[in-house]
Amino acid sequence: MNDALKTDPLAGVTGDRPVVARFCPSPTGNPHVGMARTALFSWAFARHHGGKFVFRVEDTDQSRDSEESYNLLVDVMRWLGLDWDEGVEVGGDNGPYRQSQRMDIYADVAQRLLDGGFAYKAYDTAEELEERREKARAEGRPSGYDGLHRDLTDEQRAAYEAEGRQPVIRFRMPDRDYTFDDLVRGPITFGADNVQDFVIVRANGQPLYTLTNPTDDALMGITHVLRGEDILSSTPRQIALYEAFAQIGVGSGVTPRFGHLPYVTGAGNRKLSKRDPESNLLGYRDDGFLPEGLLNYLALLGWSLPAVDGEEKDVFDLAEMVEAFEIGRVNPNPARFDLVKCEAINGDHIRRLSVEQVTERLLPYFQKAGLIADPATDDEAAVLAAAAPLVHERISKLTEAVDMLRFLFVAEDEFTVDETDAAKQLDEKGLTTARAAHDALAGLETWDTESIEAALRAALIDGLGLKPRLAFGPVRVAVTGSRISPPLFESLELLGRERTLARLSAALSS
RNA sequence: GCCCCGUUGGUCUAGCGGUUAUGACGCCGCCCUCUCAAGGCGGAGAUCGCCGGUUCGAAUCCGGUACGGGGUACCA
Repeated sequence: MNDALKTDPLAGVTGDRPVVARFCPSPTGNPHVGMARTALFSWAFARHHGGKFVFRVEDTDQSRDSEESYNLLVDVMRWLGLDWDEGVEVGGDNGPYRQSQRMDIYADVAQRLLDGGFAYKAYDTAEELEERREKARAEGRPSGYDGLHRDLTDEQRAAYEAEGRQPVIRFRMPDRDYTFDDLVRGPITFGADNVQDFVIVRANGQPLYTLTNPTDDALMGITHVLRGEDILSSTPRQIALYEAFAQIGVGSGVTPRFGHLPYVTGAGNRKLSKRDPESNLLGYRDDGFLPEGLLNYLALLGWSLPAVDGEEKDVFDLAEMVEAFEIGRVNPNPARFDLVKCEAINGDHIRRLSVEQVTERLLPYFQKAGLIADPATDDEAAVLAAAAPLVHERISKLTEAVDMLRFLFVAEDEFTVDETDAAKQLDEKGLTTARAAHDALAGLETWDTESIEAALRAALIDGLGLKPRLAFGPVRVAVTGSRISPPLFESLELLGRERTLARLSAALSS
């Protein structure tokens, strides 16, 4: 966290070229929140520096990747509003942007690394490797590849092939230490003894992430790599690969800067896994989170807006984040995802919306719940528009509005009253109150909020001598079905005289 | 085992050698009030993982150590 140790993020790599950052998930399973935060920080970094943002998909593992997951990824990026200048679906000069469509490129790069002596074929079997690994570990040595096949002669290779062994291709790590200046952590050094030769192409000819990721970053002109700390320890390998690329003419010859973002953890201290329901990004959309609310909360996990005049501000939108985002301010320590705070921040964002905007955002949730037709009728749209202000500041997720306003949209024969609430509020006294309310409202000439309030106050508070909370409780439960509801008089106006009186009558006769 | 990263109230976070250690979420109380929220006010809650060192002075700098996390794959 000592920024003095960290150099300018733009130093060394850009020159007069613009910043190019990227997000490159692999399409396995549901997109999760840690992924979204990585995307957000990379995106904000690119935008802050006026650079480009590339969205690439790393689908090189056929056994784990799926088309469905790919579609989800695109869908969620669009929902979040993290737009990309180059990448899947939108194209660009350095495509294609799905690694499964770039296999010929990797084969070519691997061959050139082989030809240049930067990589070699290794014929060890899995069993042999395992045995040597165990031994090294037992002796307290690092357990990576021991380099046994580093310098095989032609005869030795021929002999292995005669046995029918298929070689992997391994990258030859230069025998030296690697130090790089991490954008969020400062200088980090890996000793030569601890970074071994690694596989870049499988025995079956498929390239691995270890090759495809740096190859694409080099070819796509990526200047800044922001990613999870889980791959911090593979950074020296990638730097070595870049140095080889410079010599065989892959990419521009410049090594990007790296920044490793901390984990987002769940309960306990475990990294939030794809299987945790809390990590499912699209679940947040279904639950009624606003993309700007979720993103704001995610930004807070490891980053904060600098205080202005001693004032700290933690509710902000993407534009404000872009304006202020500095990678050097990102916290290197992991942060726990707190759903309750996420909801609170989301509520703040809902309240920032205009009534028109909330209404618009609410509509699909009512349609999904089957309360409003798709497309909405003029009448439904009008009721929703009139009701939205009643719940606007009462909800922290859009779906909460659906529950609060259900009584307005539900078909009359499907209207139900919460049993517990009815038991508490519609006892003998409550029914007396409800009857008085019914009679007062039945004779009302003008059906609007003011008249309704005046009539009920006159009948229940002045007439029956009740305290306000005792007076309105039974009416609320009978008419909205719950002890908790939007403001009562406004609700009754929207419900209309007929339905209001019918529900009060129903309560009296049950 | 070996390598790397991290450690400030329950959670997130400010802090960059001198502060009564910042703010947010949550929690408690009060105000407002037709319920629930929102809003306002106030409160509890941190000897800054631990031990040494440097310094007149350390949450801040240095060295150890403990604990947590990650890596150590023909996953990414």
